Amino acid sequence: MLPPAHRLVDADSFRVAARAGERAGSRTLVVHLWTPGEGSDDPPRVGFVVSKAVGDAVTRNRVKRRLRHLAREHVPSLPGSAVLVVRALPAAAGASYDALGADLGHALRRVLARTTAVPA
RNA sequence: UGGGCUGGCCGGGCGACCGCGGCGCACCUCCGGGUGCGACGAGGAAGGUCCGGGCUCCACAGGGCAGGGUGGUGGGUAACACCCACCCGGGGUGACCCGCGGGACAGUGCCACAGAAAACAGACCGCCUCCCGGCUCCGGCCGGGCGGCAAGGGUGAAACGGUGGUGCAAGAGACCACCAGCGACCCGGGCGACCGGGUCGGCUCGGUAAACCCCACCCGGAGCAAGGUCAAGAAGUCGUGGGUCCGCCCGCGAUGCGUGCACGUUCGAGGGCUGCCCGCCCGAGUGCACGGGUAGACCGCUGGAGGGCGUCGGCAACGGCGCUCGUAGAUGGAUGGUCGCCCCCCGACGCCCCGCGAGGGGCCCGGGGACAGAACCCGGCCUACAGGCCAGCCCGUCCG
RNA sequence: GGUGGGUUGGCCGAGAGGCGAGGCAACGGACUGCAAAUCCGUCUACACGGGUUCAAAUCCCGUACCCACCU
Repeated sequence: MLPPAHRLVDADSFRVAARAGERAGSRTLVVHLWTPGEGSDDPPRVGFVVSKAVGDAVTRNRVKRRLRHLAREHVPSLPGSAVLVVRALPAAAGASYDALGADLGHALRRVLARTTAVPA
């Protein structure tokens, strides 16, 4: 599981990351990555959005838990103070743990490449 | 041995590693917290939110009307729309199952279409006596009229008791027998719903209250986002200047919610969470519309009408007593990931065993194991659900 | 978590126990040199499952889905 310090909790950060952050998607999920620049010394944080379209309560919880677990391995590779939002799509309900992991890694590599390549 | 009915129960098991949640203990701390160890950590429905209660606030929870609910009887319970037993009606060969199951002589309404007629009787076709006219093969036939009748026809969901007889011009509960149904009374049984039997009566009196309604009983309202404690007085809006990737950003000033309308400070607005009246209480600002904003910590927060065993009472639901167990409390919301062995189901290449055979069993391999995730807590109801276990009973078949 | 409301053709929407309006759209035809507009006609529905009633979109119970609200 993801340690508490790396969990994204407040609604404003979700909104900012989803609107202003870099975005990359796959069949099962979409990731938003936003780096606030200097002035913040928060650790990188990750949040999840799993809407009702994904499935019932059991399905949504399972997807969220798997994503939290998977996100653990990627935290060290995130830049400092980064805010990562992972939004699950309906296809995530039927995806295996390995497939979710592959999609997450792939999408994350793409946003990271774009963010570090343009160090505005 | 084949099929079926009912009740109760389980809802994969053992283990390893990495994580998550609150808790306990120890240590460290820059007092924000951190580290280590330990036991614990979703359900029978946690679900739908359809009922009932606890709890909290609204006055101490008041009165009347309105409104809502329940609806065979007797019990159980904190309470219920739930449960148990029984009664009545219906279904089944049977075990057993199903029923919102009070009242239609308190009153009102509705019953489309069809049909002569739809609720109180009435008469379209029709049947019969008599009279008049016409025809006649003298048997009658046709048309009209004064009356009598309701058996037969057809319509409909439903047509004013059924069958047989007496009777009559033809008929009719007009009368008779039996049957069905209604009412009154009596006897017996049962706490009761009701059941069994008998006598008499008038001969019968449609359905619908999940239509209004009447009767009996029950219900004050809101809901843990209830409610309480403590911090913070910010988020915002308007004006103005500047910047900009045209999304916004920065500085200064004003306000501390803003604007508009209405009513009002004891001659009292308004409020006290569905409406009206009364009563009581609070009361200086309030109501409405538009625009803006909806944020932090802690308490409530888990020990209860609780589970198990024994015993006694009771047909049972359930209750009394004794012993015993006590182990979820998150708040972007804790159970996930990986793996081993076993169990169950499915598939199939191959191999082995049993059998004359149809086929059965085993090993290896692959896939699968339902419905579904606590959010204040209980008691029910309803709905979803792979597979399986236990007990009792019914019907059929075979053998003895 | 809690509290209310809704579901009628492809779309919007009336209906309050016996016949389900109307409009837009679609299709066919008429008109036109071709279209538009107009006119005529056609098609398609009571969310699902039970119950009450002679009869249910309507009344009652359950299920599914959708929407709004809470400070």
